[in-house]
Amino acid sequence: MTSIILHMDGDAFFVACEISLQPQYRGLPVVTGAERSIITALSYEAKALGLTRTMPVYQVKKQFPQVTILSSNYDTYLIFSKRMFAIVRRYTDHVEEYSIDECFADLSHVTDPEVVALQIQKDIERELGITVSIGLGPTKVLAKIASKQRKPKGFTSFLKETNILNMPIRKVWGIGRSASAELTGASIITVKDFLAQNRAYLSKPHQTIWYELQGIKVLPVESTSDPQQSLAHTRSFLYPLKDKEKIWSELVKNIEAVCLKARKGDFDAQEASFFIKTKGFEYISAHIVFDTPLSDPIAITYFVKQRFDMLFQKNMLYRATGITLQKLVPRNSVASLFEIRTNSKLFDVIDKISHKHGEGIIKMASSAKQDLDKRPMAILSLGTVS
DNA sequence: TCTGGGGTCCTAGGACCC
DNA sequence: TCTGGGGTCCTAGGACCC
Repeated sequence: MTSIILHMDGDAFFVACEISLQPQYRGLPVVTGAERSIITALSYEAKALGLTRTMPVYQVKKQFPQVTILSSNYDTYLIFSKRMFAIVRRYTDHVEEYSIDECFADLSHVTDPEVVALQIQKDIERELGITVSIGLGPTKVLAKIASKQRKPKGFTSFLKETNILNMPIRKVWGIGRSASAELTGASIITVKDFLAQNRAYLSKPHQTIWYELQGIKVLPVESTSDPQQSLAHTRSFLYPLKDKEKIWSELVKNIEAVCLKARKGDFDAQEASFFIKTKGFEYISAHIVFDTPLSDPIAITYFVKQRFDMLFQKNMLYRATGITLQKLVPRNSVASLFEIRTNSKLFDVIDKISHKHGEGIIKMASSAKQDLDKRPMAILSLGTVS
């Protein structure tokens, strides 16, 4: 039997959640992203003005004073997200949460998938005050294209036929900048051109797409999710920096932030990578393997510092730093023998104090240097790890 | 789109082995 | 060993996504 896959995509999701909670903004040009200095989502009214995702906020303020700029509230969107997926699960257990506002669902065994799709749309709008667009198709790739055909509140079915042959291949899920440049070079512009290729000459991911575009299912709906593999925290500077102390301090802030995330999620990391990014977008990075899993910024800072000193170059302008924790394991899964050495208990206490008095009340001396004039806080000096 | 942040997966090629 | 063939494992970095 043929498979029937649904793809659901939130319409202007972040902004839609805000408007659901603050209806006075409905019908107005609204964007989110104030806290990140670039636009992360836009209402359709804002799109109509010509604004785009990733446009700098200062530019919006200057050129479009009529646009409301809100901060993103990721935790709030997560709640909407969970409720939205719960509604889809009323109709099937086979739901793959693909991102915060997208999912796939396998409706192969559902009696009337089109009716179900429309019902899901209706339920979500009535119960959550946001809208979604839905596509149906025999494969994930086709369902994903279908949901994008009409937006917002669109519904498109590719179960019986598609009309995608003249669509630019670069629009297809999985064909990115690099591949589309290469394909364009070979005069492969449309889906039709792509399908005319001999499959044997395509890379493996492209073969998958080649099949899926023709309704031959390769990609399964994965309704069980794997545990998280990595955690990152990266920040760009307000303007390029060359001062080593300042750049180091920014990196330490990122280390503290990513460690806090790890402890919140009850993770320790066995490995980490950090980078400093030059003004010219070059990544200078290093990878570190810990001999025991860590989520302690003092220990991690100690290891990163040595590599940072080796990598840092004078008279170079940098624009960002970041760190990714990798090979995550459940926290404290390793014998408590190591606890003293990794400051595990210390950070339990710090997390408790922070919870009571506000995050950031306790910082490491190296990341606090620039904030001394702001507000009183305890300063923790860089401890030694022996 | 002079360019933000957080993820996952794939693959070429080096290291090592028989 | 101036030098074959084949296999596995691992990693860095690229590519892609939202």
